[in-house]
Amino acid sequence: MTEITASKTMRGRGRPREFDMNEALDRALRVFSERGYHATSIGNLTDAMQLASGSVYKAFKDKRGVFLAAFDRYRAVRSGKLRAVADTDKTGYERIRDALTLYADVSHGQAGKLGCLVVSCASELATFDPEVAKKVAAAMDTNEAVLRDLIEQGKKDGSVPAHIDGRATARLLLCLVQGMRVVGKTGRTRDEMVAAVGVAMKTLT
Amino acid sequence: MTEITASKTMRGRGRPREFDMNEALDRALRVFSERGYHATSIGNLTDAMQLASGSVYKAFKDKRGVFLAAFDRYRAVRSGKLRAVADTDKTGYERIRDALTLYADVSHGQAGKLGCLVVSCASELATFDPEVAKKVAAAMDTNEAVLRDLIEQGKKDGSVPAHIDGRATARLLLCLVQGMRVVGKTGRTRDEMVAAVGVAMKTLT
DNA sequence: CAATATAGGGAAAGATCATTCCCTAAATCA
DNA sequence: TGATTTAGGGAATGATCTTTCCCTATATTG
Repeated sequence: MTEITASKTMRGRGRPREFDMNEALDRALRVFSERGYHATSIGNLTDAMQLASGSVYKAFKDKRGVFLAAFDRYRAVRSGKLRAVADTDKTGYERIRDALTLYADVSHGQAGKLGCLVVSCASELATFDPEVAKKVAAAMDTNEAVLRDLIEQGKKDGSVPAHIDGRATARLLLCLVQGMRVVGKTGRTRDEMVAAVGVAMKTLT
Repeated sequence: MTEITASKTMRGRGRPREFDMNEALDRALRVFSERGYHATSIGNLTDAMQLASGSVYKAFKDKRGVFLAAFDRYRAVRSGKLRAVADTDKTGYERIRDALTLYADVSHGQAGKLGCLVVSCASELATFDPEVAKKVAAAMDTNEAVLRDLIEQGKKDGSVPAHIDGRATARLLLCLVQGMRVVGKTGRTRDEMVAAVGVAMKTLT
C-alpha cells in the first residue's frame, strides 16, 4: 500500500534501503505461516529476513507492522495466482476447476504443512485485532466474489446450468478451499485433494 | 484418558480436589479457542478456571498439559454430539445432512467467532509438536471416517446412490466442515451456512 | 564539502510470562 | 491422634521477548 516500487532515479533523501522489501516480506510470511503469529519472535524474523532487530523496527512500526505488511504481500501474491487462472479463455466451469485445483496444489505435502497465512495467523489475531479481522473478512469476501463471478460466467457460456444458486455455491466452494488448507496441514496427497475437488464440481451440474 | 470419573467412596489418599475437572477444562478450552494457544497466558487460564497458578501446576504438568487435557475434553464433547446425530433411525442421507447442519450451527454468530479448537490451536501447535500433530490428524481422520460411514449406510438404505465415491466424498465433506469453522469466524449467518450445506448435499445424488 | 536525512546493527532496557517454592488446608492411614 | 499424602494459593524466580537507544554508514541537498 504505502510502498510503490521505486525506480532507481526516484530515490528518497537518506541512505537507501539495502534489502529487497518483497523478498524480506516473503521470508517473513513463511515464518508467520509456519509458526503462527505469537510463536514467531523478532529473533525468528531477523533470522529469516536477514536483518538486525533495529533494522526491522526502522522499516516497520513493530512486530504487528511486519505481519500486516506480510499479510498484504501474501494476499497480493495469492490474488495474482488466482487471477491468472480466472483470466483465460476456458469455460467458466473449467476455470472454477482450475481455481480449486490451485488450492489442491498448496494443500498437500510441504506447502500444505506451511498452511495459509489467512487461515492460521489471521484467525489467531482476528478475535482481538479489529484491523486484522477486517483484512481477513475482506480476503474471504474477495475469494467468495471471485468464485461467484466464475459461476456467473459459467452460466453465460453455458458450461454451468442456469438454475445453480450462485451465492450458496460460491460460499460452499469458499468453505471447501479454506477447509482444504486446514486438512492439508495434517497430510493428504495431491490426488486425494484433487479427487475431493472432482466431487465438488458435481455441485455445478 | 488418565482420569476416570471417581465415585465418592473410591477416593485417593490426600486432600480431595475441590474443583470439577470437566468444568475447569470447559472454561480452559473456551479461552484457548478464543485466544489461541500462545496468546493464552497462565493468568488468562487461572482467571477462567478460577484457580491459582499453583493449583493449575498441581493438577497439570504445565501449560501444554492443560491444553492437551482441554483438547481431549473438547474432542469427547464434540464426538458425543456427532454420535448423537449419527445414531438415529433416519436414512444415511438425512443423517449426513444433520451432521453437516451441526457444523453450520457452530459456524456462525457467537459460537462461530469462538472457532474450533482443532482448527485454530491445533494448527498453531501441530507444526512443532508431534504429539499435538498426531492428535489433530487423528481428529480429522475420525471425522472423515464418520462421514464415510454415514455415506456407506446411506448406500445400504438406498438414500445415497451406489455409484458415489465414498472416500472422495467424505474427504470433500470433511474439508467443507473444517472450512465452515474458518469462514464462520469472519461472520456468516446460520442461513448462509445451511444453504452451503444444502448445495453440498447435491454431491450425494 | 558541510548539513541533513535515512538505513544498518547490536547492546540495553522494560515487560511479560511460565514455572517453581513454600506454606497452609484437608483428607486417609496406622 | 500423629504421620502421610495430596490440594489450594500466592509470592518469588528465571527465562524470554519486544522495543528503544545509540552509534555508524551511506545517500541527497545546497
